[in-house]
Amino acid sequence: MDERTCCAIAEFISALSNPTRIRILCALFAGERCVGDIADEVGLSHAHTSSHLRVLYDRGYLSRRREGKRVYYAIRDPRIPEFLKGAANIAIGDE
Amino acid sequence: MDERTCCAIAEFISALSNPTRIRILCALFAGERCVGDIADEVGLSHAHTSSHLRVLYDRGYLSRRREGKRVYYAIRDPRIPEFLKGAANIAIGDE
DNA sequence: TGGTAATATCATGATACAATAATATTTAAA
DNA sequence: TTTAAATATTATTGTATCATGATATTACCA
Repeated sequence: MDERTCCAIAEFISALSNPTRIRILCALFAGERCVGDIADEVGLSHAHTSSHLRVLYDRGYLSRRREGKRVYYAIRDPRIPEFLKGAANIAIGDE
Repeated sequence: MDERTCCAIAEFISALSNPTRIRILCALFAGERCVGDIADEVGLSHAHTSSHLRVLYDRGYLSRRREGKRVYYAIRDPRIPEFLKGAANIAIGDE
């Protein structure tokens, strides 16, 4: 793996390296969801939820769709849930 | 996934979320290696290499073996290379 | 066109991390 | 028992990130 690839991996992984963002992603495993619902499920303020969603959206990992007042976010790459489940196996197995 | 699991994932992933550490891990894909060799391959100072190795060792992802003056590090969990390759596919695919 | 709900942005303070350089430790060999 | 090689630690500095609260935007409805 060359340096470019390693940097790309690090950029991808660091978007997922925050427990709050992981919880947000988990809330999206079943499909698209609006900001308020995500915030309620994860137990965060709407502002905080929105800013984490922005990180994931800006890096291209989420799609966004407006419907009236609400904005629905969804995971764009179906490999991300798999990836997180794989990470969970390794992370938990080590404990 | 509950909060504990999400935190465990984040802790695991954040150990790998640095391009330098990823390069160090790549240098270990083929097997154990001493600090100086890793530093030379990755192009880092020995001190810097050593401190990154320590992060990975302290979190349990590397093993360590002394042989004379040299210390050999190796990846403990064979799923880590697979995991990084999976991350590479997702990270590169999005570009 | 106000008012309100939903979302987004901005400013801030606190914390954590990476890189560098300097120093310390460990080991082997002269 | 000095010396040098290999590795490790520490202190420092700069930068990035997270969480919070306050404010701004957007869209709908009365």
